[in-house]
Amino acid sequence: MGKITPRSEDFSQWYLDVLREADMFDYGPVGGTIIAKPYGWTLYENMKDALDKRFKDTGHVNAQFPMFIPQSFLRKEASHVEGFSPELAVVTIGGGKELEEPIVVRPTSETIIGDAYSRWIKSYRDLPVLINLWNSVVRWEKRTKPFLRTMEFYWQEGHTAHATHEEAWEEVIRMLNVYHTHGVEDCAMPSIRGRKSKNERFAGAINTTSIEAMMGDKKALQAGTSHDLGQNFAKAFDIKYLDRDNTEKYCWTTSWGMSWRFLGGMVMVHGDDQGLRLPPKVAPIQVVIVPIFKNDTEKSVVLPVADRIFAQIKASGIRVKFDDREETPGFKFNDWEMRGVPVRVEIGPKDVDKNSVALARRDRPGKAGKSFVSQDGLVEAIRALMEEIHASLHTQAEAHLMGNIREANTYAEMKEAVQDGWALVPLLDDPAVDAKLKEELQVTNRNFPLEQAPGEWKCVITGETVHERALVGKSY
RNA sequence: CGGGGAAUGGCGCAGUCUGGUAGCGCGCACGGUUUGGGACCGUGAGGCCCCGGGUUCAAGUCCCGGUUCCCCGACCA
Repeated sequence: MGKITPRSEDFSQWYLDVLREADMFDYGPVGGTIIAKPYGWTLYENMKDALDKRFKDTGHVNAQFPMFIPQSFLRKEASHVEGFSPELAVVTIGGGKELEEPIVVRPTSETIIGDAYSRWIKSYRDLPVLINLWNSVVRWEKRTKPFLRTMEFYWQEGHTAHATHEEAWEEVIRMLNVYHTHGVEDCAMPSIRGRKSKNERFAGAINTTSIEAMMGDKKALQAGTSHDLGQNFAKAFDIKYLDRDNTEKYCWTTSWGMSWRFLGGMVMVHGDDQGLRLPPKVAPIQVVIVPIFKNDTEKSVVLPVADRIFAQIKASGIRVKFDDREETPGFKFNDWEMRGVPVRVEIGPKDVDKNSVALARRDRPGKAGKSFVSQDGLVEAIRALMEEIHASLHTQAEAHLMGNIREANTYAEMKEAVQDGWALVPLLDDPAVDAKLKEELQVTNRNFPLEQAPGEWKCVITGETVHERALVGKSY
């Protein structure tokens, strides 16, 4: 069995070790690509299903668009093409012949969506259009890291069209909130909602919002984004509708996305030196049963009881696994802890005698997380424990996030704060300010939090009067 | 894309300086003893030593070119 580098020793190495030991991924043969192995993909699927339900609950429907986009489409929106050109994969040969027009492998779908919407939308009665895509996109990244930044990555991208800017902006915020809630309620992962600086905007957007999560090493991870595209794409692709007043108007569009990067974020937020710690709601295996016996006599006593308990838990809809491998119990305990299974049920001869089981909770590793409970009402006890684990993971992550944000009102205070966490600091929304932060402190403006106390401050870089503060820190 | 490190059985590594029959630990298979926190003994299987070229009687080892991964930086919804 391999070893996991301690988190405190080398966080990057720890992250890779955890992913490897949990059997979540392998490298692909082309640089920067990864294979999501069953355990990793199932985790992604569970996150996807939870998020998809939230999309449906807010009135969205799914569709699928081609991965091939005519190169000319990208050129229609000036800042969009400028932003994405350097990282495009382009197909120039098809069927053995040079193509007349190169085809781009989608880096994101705003353009091909814009083209379709221009044909689909005719009247104000057609609005709003609320479509989401689950797909993968390709960006030729120079520096990759499993799940956090890969050349091809799996994600969802929502694309909506609205009659008014007010409606579009409401949608932008609604979906940002969906991401935030998905993080908190499904993944026990807190984040800060905010508006990105002009410099950090999506190529082609008039406004970008994000949720920013804090990883175990206190670096920031942009975990989801929601964009107000204004009428930029509507004008570039001629997305118009005839309004009640019989005049043609351009639509207001939005787009929003969250990728499997969020999975990597979850690992980096919840994991510990033993390996993964998964939130019960998305864990591929929620409960594992480890039977314990010394000989055939004990085995014949233990197995029927363990089987019965397994059947009960399974019937309740909980994702449960029976570990009947021929390994020692100690090995299995460590193995499942590495894989982050939230709840472990141990059943041995003593438990059969006492009508009990040992319940071990992963959020408290080792013997500290063990307790003995009755076999009667076990399913209910497990449900309650999973709720508790979710809450405890969230509480720990929230304390880590909030405890490592420090208010700073001067450059010196900011410099001090970002050495070990984030700073909440008065900052002018100006690309020159962002550039200075990057150059001098190797930090970025993560976002201007939407929820913040009103006030008046002096920008710590320019000295100009500002009315909001920004979160600043090192990031992935 | 710049700087640094690395690539040897599934995983982690030694061997490279000084060329001469490919090694260790873990894992894997089989047998036995074990089993409530990573068991032990025995037997065995498994190698284009990253790829291509060169030097040499002889290359894992030396030379040239390339690829991939990791770390730092630039870039990056």
